[in-house]
Amino acid sequence: MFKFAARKTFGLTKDTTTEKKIKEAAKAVFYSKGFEGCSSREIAQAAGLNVALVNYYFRSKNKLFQEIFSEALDEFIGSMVQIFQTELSLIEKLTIFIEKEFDFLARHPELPNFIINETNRDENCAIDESKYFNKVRETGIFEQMKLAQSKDEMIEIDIASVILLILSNCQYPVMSKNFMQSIMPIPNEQYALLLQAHKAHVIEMLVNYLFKTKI
Amino acid sequence: MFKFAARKTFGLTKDTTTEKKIKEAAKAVFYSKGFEGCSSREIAQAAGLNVALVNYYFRSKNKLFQEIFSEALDEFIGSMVQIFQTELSLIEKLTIFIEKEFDFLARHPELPNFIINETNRDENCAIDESKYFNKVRETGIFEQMKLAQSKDEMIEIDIASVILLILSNCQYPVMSKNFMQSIMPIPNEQYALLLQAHKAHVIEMLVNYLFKTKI
DNA sequence: AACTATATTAAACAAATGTTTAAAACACGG
DNA sequence: CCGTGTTTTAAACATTTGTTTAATATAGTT
Repeated sequence: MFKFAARKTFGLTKDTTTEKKIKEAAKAVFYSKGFEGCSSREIAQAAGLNVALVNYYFRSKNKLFQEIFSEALDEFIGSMVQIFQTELSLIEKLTIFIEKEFDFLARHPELPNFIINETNRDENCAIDESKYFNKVRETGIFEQMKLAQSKDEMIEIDIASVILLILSNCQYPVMSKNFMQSIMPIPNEQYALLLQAHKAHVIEMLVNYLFKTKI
Repeated sequence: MFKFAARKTFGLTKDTTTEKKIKEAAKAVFYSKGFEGCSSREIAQAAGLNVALVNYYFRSKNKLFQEIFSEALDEFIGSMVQIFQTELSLIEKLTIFIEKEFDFLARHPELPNFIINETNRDENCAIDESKYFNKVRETGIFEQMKLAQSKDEMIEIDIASVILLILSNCQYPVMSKNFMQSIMPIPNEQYALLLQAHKAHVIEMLVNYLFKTKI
């Protein structure tokens, strides 16, 4: 079928520096501009090499994107799972998760917008629904919540709603920075400070609302 | 300069049905696919006419987009202002705003993602920062909040944080529908129900957190 | 050094893009 | 019904796009 198959299909995938360079460049460009917002040539140029080479390693813009996107999702869900599977109490898990999420997003502010946005572009987002769901489920977080609810330590609320509450309050403030700055006069440094203060509000608000046993 | 100026530059802008058709089509296409995600021809086709005609009326894809985008923002801020400038108490304003916002977003679910996303694409978003800020400021909502805080009816919190809390919890659940559905098995009808229940949680959580005088 | 498999490049390709041209269709007052 | 201004169209234009080709460079093995 393919006279020139991509490099990956052959054996020994020694971690060429070139492949990494392309992936890093693609990641940066895709994150900030989205799939449709950039060209293959732009990625190649960002990596400091030829257009043909990116297709030589990744076969097509689509293939390359899917690899980047799926890794972004892995990273994203992974950080969630990592905390859920500890032996902490729900309140501690919630607090630590929000703390870490704010810090993580301060370093990768384009990520949530990238993921939400590309997920809405029905194409290319052939996500394995059950894969991530199972990963989260296996942490036992759902049982832990149900138990807390039955012991009347936590309010009656759909687990999906809890996830929504958490992600809403962690991600939206980062995603909407430019929008917020265009309707309110907030310089960049001040927005960073705002986010720090906001984090404390979010933690207190969510803990107080979800749990009946106040600390 | 222009041998063929756009129609609008001449006098009498009688509301041609054609111009409206183009705008409606452009709105639908831009909202769901974004500026970079669609072509001029796609818009023309959606309006059922020629490509040249959309440029005849709007000069360029960019010009057309900016008109759509700025109207979207007007609509968005307008609905906010409309509630702020009533004579209700803060708690009532907050409750009604969230109610209305959830209903509005149920009808226009693409809008928040569209606005956030295009605002992040630094180009084309030459928003008049002060214009919208003044509109909101003129409602007196800031003074009302400061007064409530001084009377110890409301917690000490930055006004920007309050706006963030509200928008986060109203918009993110709508924007992230596809993402949520790809990490949790939630069919469409169930997601609508989830949103209804979520709205009640958001109202109760925000009212309880922001205001000290419980109802 | 010659052979071979892999890496890299410049050039080409067809399709799609935003925009413009020039001509046709339309409306309508004289 | 002719003339004039507006609306609509098909076709062209120059660029850019994703992808492929074919040729060159770079190693590594015998």
